[in-house]
Amino acid sequence: MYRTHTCGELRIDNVGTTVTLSGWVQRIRDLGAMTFIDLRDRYGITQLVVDENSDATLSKQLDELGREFVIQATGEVRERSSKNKNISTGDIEITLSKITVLNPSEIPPFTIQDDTDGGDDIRMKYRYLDLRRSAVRKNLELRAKMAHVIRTYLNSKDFIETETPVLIKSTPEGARDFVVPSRMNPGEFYALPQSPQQLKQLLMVAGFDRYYQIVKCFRDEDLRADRQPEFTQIDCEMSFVEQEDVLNTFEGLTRYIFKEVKGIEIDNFPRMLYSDAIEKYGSDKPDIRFEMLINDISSIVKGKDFTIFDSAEYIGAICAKGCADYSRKQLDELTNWVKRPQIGAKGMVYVKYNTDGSFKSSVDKFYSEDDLKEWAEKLDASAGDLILVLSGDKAHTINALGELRLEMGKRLGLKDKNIFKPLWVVDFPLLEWDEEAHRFFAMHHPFTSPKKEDFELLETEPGKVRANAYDLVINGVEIGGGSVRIFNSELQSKMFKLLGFTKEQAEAQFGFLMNAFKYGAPPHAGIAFGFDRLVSLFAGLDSIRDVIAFPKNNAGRDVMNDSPSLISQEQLEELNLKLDLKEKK
RNA sequence: GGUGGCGUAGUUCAGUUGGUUAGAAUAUCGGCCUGUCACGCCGAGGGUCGCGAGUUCGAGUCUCGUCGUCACCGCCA
Repeated sequence: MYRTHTCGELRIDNVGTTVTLSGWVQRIRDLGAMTFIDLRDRYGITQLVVDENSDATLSKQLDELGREFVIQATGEVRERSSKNKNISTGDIEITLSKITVLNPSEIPPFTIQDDTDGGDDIRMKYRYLDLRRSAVRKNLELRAKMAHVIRTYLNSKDFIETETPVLIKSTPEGARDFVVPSRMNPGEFYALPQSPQQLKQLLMVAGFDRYYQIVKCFRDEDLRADRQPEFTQIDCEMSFVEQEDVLNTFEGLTRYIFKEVKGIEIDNFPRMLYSDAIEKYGSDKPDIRFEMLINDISSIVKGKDFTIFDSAEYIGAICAKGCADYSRKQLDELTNWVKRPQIGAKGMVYVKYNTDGSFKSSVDKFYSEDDLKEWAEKLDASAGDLILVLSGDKAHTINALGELRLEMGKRLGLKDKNIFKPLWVVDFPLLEWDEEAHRFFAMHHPFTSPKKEDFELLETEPGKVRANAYDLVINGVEIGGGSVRIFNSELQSKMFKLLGFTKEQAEAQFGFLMNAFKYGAPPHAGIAFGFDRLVSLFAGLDSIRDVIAFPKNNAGRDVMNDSPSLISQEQLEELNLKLDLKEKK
């Protein structure tokens, strides 16, 4: 038997008993005649002691010990004479009678403790050592707990957890597919699912009624802090439901997770129209922890000979509370911030509403105090506030204002990670025009149903058609999205036509789905949550890497096992593949 | 595909205007130490300044290229 207890469970009540623990040597403190060892496992740390009363051979054994050795230690539990209130086992220690090295360790490349000295690179290369640190382990424990809570809720609501295949058919819409060559079918490829979308719809045709799956999905696109090439979704679909049923069910799930995992009760989630989200927040994933709404001030600023505004399609502003004392230097820095290529504003106009009630702006030459006062009223600004104005074409300017709003929210400390403000964004556009491809693309996916009242626009102004599509957004993070699906093969054909598919193409790509719809498809709708994002949000982290056991780096590489990697000529031949790599410069 | 930051001891970093032998902390090793828990004290070892080219009497420092890494834009139904 390797252990009678874990390193996290012994308490004062255990004093006097003889126990055996196994774990890793966290640290050795040699005080000369006595030595302390911190023994660690995933449950905690227990202090071991060897003093002058101990066996002489024991002291000798201690000389051989080093950090991260795996040892088995037997001894008697006793009360500490000086206690440590910072750890749960701090009242007791083990007087060693026997120690066995189960496995020695080389000196680790970074120190394995909460305040590690290791940077990201080296911790990723030795991720298995990084995972020994409680800070990292706790993120994965949180993930496991959340998955458990989610299953409990969905099971209680009669959802059937169903696995769908990972080797599926490649589809042209959406993200790039990861593909897998088939040895038995030379020249042909499977794709890894970007989401089990069509499969779960087929489960609805099969009458499964309520399906869910916590499932890996794959997209061969560039990475970000919140995007990995393989990630996990809570994928769901329901039959005989309308949009409202889906929103209520998954609002219920989200609230249940908050309650069970964080002990937080959250009010009903507000609903916001997509068009309002864009107009007021400059984003389809608004962070509603703070206001600072975007205001269209085009109508009141034009006609004063300020040509930049007069020639702009759109002039918008936000009001930063209490920032009128910003220095010239701070304003210049902010101006440079919005002019960076990532934001792309041409410039920025500011208006200081000084605490004494006067105004000072960068456009005093064109606007009187009364003019500026009108701006302030429009923005609901008070003395002491700072108004920031951007202008240009509408789409870009609103987007830039949205970014500026988030930046100011950050600078003003309005993005409290302990506050959670979920909302539903609804009525997304059905289609998106792509200038390069010169055709419409489905904004969500091609199976999303248009709103009934917009049916007629499908023929006349497809770009204006709204969809029965919705997103769950929490603190400016897109947590999930879904839609009411098309379940009528005629309407589905119409959609494919609108997206520029010929009948033959649609048949080749999605024929199995359209065929299934001929045999009694029930009305259905669904949603998928980004599980990694949800966990990182709960953990207060900005990167989903921290809640994934073995994540990939910026370039999609796993630096621990150095993949992806070349495969042998034999493997290539078996797969009937010939590489024709473009020469690297 | 693009923009920006970073790359110096095992690790995290400092390194002034381009100038003598590249430093600190931590880790490691050795010595001392009976209540530590970030133990303390004394000492030692440890460097291809990512790589390559260039400018210069002289480059960790400047220039160009390249590789790695991070953040972002494009991309992500």
